Amino acid sequence: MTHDPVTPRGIPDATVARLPVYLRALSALADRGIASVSSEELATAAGVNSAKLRKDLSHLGSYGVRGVGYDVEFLVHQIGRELGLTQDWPVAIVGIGNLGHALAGYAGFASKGFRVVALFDVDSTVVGDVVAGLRVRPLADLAALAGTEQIAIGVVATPAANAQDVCDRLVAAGVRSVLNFAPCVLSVPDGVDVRKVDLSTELQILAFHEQRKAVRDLVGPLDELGARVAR
Amino acid sequence: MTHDPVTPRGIPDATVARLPVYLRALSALADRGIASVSSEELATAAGVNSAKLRKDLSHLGSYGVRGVGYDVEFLVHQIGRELGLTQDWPVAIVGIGNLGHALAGYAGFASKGFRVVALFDVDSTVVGDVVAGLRVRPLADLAALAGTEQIAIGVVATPAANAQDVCDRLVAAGVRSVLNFAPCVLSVPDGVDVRKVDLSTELQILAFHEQRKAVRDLVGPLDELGARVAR
DNA sequence: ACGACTTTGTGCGCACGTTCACAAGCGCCT
DNA sequence: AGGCGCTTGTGAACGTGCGCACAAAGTCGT
Repeated sequence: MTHDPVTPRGIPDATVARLPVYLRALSALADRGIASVSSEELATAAGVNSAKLRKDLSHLGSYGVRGVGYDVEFLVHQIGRELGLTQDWPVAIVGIGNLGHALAGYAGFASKGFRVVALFDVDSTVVGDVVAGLRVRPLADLAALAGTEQIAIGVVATPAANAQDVCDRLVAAGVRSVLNFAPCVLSVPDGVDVRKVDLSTELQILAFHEQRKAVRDLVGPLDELGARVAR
Repeated sequence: MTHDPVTPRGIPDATVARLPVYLRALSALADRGIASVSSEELATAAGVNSAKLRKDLSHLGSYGVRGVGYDVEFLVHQIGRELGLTQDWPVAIVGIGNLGHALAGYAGFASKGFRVVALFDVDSTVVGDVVAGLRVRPLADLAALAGTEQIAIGVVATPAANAQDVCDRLVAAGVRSVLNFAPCVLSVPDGVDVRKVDLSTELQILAFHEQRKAVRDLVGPLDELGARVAR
């Protein structure tokens, strides 16, 4: 009884991470009134290999038509369903500083079923402000809110020093998905997912490659192999 | 002449992506006055497996002492050097909207040698504003700036519709590393690195796993295998 | 109705990343 | 001085992901 490599509907993580990209490319095509698309075209639009695209889509089912391609509208629906975008996801943002402001006002949230339902901050000078149509509430209200409305996703936009405490409170309030913008590692119990977005880390990775390029240019301008695109 | 698996100093991408995390954990330890750390402790702080940590660090050199651990101060220096943080990296931000504002004021930039030297926007109502001590300049100035001061890293914080155009201008101005916050795929010539930060994508990945968890709770609350932490 | 053409879905080999487990090495204590 | 305990560094096995290349399958034209 070795665990199955791909259990029913076991979609690889790498594929899941690319589905949003495909979805966006498909939406753009739909907006331009295009009804059908080949894997080659869609792959180019999404910036991936066409074989990879086909294999990714094959995990959702056989939704393509050989010799023709994929129905844009239909595929949008299927990917959206797979990602759970057919339902509303209540989102709470904690930490209404510079970044929290920007996130609260980010239009990309609403477009995909993500609804910002609450804003929190510990700073009493911020509490009470109205940001993006919502009043900022004290962090202590989080526990109370958990009783009335279930929050699906918690966004941590606080300084690193407060992040773990905030995260613990979110988890205690029943949140099982956390998006962390604070530059630190969050530890959570099993069953809770954390994804990290870290500007500083991204810059440092770019700096590493930039330095590499500078060294390459100095020592061997006519070396083989060009620079690789960072994924 | 098969290409070498690991050419001199060929640090795997996965390792490079983790070095900033290690660096941050080490800095925190240094701030607390801790002089030495074992791979086990550091791995826990960084949220990774200790064997992975050791293998990662081994790519930089043999900087540990068996039976003792790693010297915190020394390791901070080595990782910083490897990532190119000993030099200053001039950064330009294009698109001074909600997000651009937050980025321009983000303290995490300066701390690691990233210096925001210029802000750009196409919107004439924003141009001329002073944000984080810098005057917002019209996008047309980008070409002129390229002559006087080399920009190492360009940050794209514009709407998706303008992102490719802005990116092209950055590349034309000599920028070879781009951090893209716009929800779209950027195409660049060889030798230019692009890294993407996409809030919407991250939320959708969380939503996928959240949906999975909901389904699991419904059909089989006493199934084997708990939820996996999203990496 | 049939053949040629197009495009999907996938089997297979390869490279990469991760983890285990252990030998090699270092310091400390007696 | 020598052994003992601890920790690093790494060989090897394993799992995952990627891309080529091709068979299967459908469409279009005649």
